[in-house]
Amino acid sequence: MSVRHALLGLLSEGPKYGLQLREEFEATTGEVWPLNIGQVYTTLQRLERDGLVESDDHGADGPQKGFRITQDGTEELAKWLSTPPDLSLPPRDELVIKVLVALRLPHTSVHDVMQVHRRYLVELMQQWTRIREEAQADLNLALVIDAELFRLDAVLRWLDAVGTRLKQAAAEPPGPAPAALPRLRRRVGLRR
Amino acid sequence: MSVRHALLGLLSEGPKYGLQLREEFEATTGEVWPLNIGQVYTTLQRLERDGLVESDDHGADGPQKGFRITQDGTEELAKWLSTPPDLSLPPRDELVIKVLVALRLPHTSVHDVMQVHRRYLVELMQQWTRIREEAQADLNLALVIDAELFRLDAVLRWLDAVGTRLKQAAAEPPGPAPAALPRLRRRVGLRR
DNA sequence: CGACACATGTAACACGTTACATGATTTG
DNA sequence: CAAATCATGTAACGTGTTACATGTGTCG
Repeated sequence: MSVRHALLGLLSEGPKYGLQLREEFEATTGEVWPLNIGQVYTTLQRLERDGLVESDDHGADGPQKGFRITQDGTEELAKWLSTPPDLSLPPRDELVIKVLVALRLPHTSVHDVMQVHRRYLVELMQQWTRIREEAQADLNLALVIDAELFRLDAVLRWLDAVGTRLKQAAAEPPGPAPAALPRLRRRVGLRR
Repeated sequence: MSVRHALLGLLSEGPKYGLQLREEFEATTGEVWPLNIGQVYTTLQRLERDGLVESDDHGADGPQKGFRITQDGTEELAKWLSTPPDLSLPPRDELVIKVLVALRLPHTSVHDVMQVHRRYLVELMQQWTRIREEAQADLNLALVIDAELFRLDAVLRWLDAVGTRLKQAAAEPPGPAPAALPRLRRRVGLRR
């Protein structure tokens, strides 16, 4: 839902048209996150359908089709900004799934999988760090790269933690077996 | 693409059917990541269409429809395990977008937005920590929660970093203006 | 004019979710 | 038998991607 609301946010500054929205979106995200132009138009259609946005049905002046945010749109935007998304069931993480699957399969080497990914992550972090240094002037870019670097760093730390846990598990006796817990459905409830 | 390959991984242990795959997927992810059963069937259809999996077209014995992994499927699985995903353009992050949009809009308070999210993140981390303590026995669950806690921690750190950067930017003179950089398309290239 | 950039769209597909429909098997 | 559970599917929708089609305006 980020694109939808981001467009709403940009439109809250004043009327804009499709390509312009894409330009401004990419500009405010340091041009790290490209935005598909097709998605802009379909998203605008849905926003209009939902009454969060109005268009000036090709107001004769030029090919551009302007969009205005509505009252409902303004309210929706404010709600989005002030309400954290529901993270009570966390998003599936591809690397985590990979490692868990590899752990299940006796013939595959979890360490190899982890090694390859670790190396890749370190290289990526170096590249992002370099880009950030080369353009200290751009605040937005710095913020986006910060986020990505923290994220990658967290993945690296997790890989380390996996190594530790595996060593622990190997050291201990086979353990009393996971005991087939009573299939409790885990969910983190939290009023937002 | 995680579900697709995860199912492939489970099938590499031997033939299985739909509901069973869902059970085992949820079991290996500590039951933190529920898996929609409808998605299991459509994914199996696509896997079969792509020749990564074969079915025993309702082998008469009971309602269950067994699936076997093929040679192509085995190779695809090995490739998936040993190849890091393309992160050279990082995934869009909803909170980052929120903050960047809020920064653009003069009438909204970035600090409020950050405050609300920060509080929510701290509470979530406490809940996950509690759950992890209550079930130290379950290795898979611990690993999944580890990943989520590292991820949430990274978000918190990013929020702190934003605060720091904003203070810096406010302290400095308006700056030489972002200078409308020559619209360079950023992309991190990295042989995988 | 012809090429190029600007601008708007549509089609097809992948993946994910929710909801509903339909059988088969077990069990009270 | 009736109800619950197991098991497989389908339909509709949202979001995102790639690719293609179609106009319009400008400029060499």
